[in-house]
Amino acid sequence: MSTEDFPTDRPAVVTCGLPYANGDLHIGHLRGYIGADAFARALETLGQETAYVSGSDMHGTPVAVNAEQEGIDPEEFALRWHEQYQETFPKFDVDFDNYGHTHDETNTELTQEIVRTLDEEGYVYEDEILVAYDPKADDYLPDRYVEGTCPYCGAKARGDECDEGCQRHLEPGEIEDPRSVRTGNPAEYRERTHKFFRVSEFADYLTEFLDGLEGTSNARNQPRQWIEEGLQDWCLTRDMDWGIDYPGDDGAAEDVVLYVWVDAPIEYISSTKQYTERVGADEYDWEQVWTEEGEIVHVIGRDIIQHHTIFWPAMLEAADYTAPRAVAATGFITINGKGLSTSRNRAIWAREYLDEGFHPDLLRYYLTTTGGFQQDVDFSWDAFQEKVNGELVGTVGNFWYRSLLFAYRNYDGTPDTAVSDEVEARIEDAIDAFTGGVNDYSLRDVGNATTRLAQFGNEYIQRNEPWKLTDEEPDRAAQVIRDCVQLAKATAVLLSPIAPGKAQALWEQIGEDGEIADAHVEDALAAPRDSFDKPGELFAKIEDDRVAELNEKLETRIEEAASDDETEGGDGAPADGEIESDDTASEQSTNMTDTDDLEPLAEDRIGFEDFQDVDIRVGQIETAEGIDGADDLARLEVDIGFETRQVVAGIKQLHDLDELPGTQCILLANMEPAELFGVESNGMILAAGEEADLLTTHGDAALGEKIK
RNA sequence: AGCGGGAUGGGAUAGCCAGGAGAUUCCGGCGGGCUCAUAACCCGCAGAUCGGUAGUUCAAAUCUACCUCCCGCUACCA
Repeated sequence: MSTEDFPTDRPAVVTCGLPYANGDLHIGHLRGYIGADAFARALETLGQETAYVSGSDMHGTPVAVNAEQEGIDPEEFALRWHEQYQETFPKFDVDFDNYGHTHDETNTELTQEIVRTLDEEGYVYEDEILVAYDPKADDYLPDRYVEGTCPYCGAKARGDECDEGCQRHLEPGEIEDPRSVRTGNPAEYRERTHKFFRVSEFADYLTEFLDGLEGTSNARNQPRQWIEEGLQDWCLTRDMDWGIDYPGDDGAAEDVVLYVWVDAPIEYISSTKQYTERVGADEYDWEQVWTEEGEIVHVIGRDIIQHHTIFWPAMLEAADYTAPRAVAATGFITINGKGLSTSRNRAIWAREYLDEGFHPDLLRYYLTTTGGFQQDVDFSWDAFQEKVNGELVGTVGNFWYRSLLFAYRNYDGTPDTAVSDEVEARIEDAIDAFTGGVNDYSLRDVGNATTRLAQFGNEYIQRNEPWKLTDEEPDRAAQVIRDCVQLAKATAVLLSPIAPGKAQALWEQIGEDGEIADAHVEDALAAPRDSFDKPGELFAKIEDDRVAELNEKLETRIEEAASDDETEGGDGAPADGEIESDDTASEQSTNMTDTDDLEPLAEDRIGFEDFQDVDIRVGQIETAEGIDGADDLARLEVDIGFETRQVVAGIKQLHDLDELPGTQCILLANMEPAELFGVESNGMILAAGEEADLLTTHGDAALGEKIK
């Protein structure tokens, strides 16, 4: 690790969080893989020796559980996803120098070697812990095989983390009221011997490590709090058989494997090693990077900061490997302002994007330059269109095309004169901005450096009006166009990390040989070829009706997923494949009407008898008071003629409780009693919508009168 | 309520971490220009208490405290 600016003379390795071999890739995943890819390419453009590696994460209970449900071997299950990922990445120009997986031989061996080192160095101890066990099925239940209640916040939680509540990582045995995910049986705890890593000993080291860590601020700040709260030792093993065996025979028993988060990050090293094995240590030396000096940059999602800033650096330090230089944690992606949800099919799937026929560079540009790296970024087809049409088509593409076309028509290529000082200086500024962006881990800055340069190009050509000069002042015209060709070349070089395909196309248009991916920033200033062929337009506008169509497809799909959810009892599986778009498109499809926000009307009709089962009465609120600790809930006493009922209602925020007593209300009287926040509720007050607009009577209905 | 992220001209965003002239860029609006270019591009304008309050400071969008509101996930949707 060093703090010297990029490029340094040490090799760098860029990684992205390992895709978990358990489902389809969507735009949220892509943000990380594309971001890391663009960052790695940008480093190379700066002249930094760089490897970009990753691999599929094959182990862990979700893979085992899902494989079991499909009745196939976990390895087969995970490999299937692994292969699909490998096919998908190139389609987005995500170009790994090596892409392995955690179950391969390299990773298995290296993981065992590293764990053995931890053990030998005295960082591992054994302890007896309680493990959930399903007595009926004679089955131990690690991690997500068990679910129950979070001991910290009381939310429903999975065995290894409180995914729906406080997001805490849970150690085995912590979860309360455990039940088996497989059988639903209540689980009991049994004593088992497991291996623990003394993470707690690394508090000081980690504090210092974080002080020097580059990347995004969230990756530095969050772990500091965890350290202050006190680090717990980390359980390295699990009672299951899908995973990597704990090294050695003495072993902590049969049926124990390493926790998936032990071998997963080690894949970063393994994958680098495989790269060296393929190209030779002369070309790229994994040992130098990982055991001597190298610039290690981890690009991850912000949900796995803990693993990369606590467990992982502690392991590296304990096993005497190089510490990461940077951890850059991306924010999440939202779709049309709402959270991406795979179970509700509110997502843009990788395959879907490709099926729509869009060039990968458009998405690459959007994802890397919209919002900061650690910011959550919203995706909408409208914003996508705006970004593409405005910046890629209008600014960059237009500048490229008008410059080159003019040059081709009048000079058969580049005019024979030197670049002007002004333009040269402007390109140098852009290179500085590009370099600064890389060093700040800001791809947006990197992208903007290019767009602004193209913007300058448009302004420059406009200001100098070469079309007026060709006859009267041929020398000046030649100068201007010479400058523009240089600017086109420079923008292509600087844009190549983000839009490698389009940059390559421009590279070819101006007659350059080889790959623009091999170009360095200095090539932005190198003289262009004397002649080139007639250029073409590299970016096409996205038309409005196309966007309308895409919006509609998305909406339709989300609705279908929602109704599937209701009718099928909510298995939550995303509808796969393409959804037929409805031809009854109306102009309203792009504008959300008010009813779009409402719950759809129920399809199923009920009989009068069903309605008879519902006993709704007129009541009057006698008293109303807030419930301690609850935000919206109020405890009400409601007089319904026959008796006064205690009811809990979520209306506190919307109503002044002092004004409620005396108000008539409508009460569903034969609701099953329920307990909320320790308060029994004996009925349900009717109210409309999110605002909890209270229903009442407007005539002289008596208390206890039935609603019919 | 918990965790996380926000609150900047009509909309979307930058700047804040390393405080210093009332503030970026994009879209939209208005006016103008140009015609090489994909109705593209260029120029000008439109006037916003940088969420609120109180501090620190010679100086705060930028630091501190408190508050309000918004978004995501989750929750208490009876």
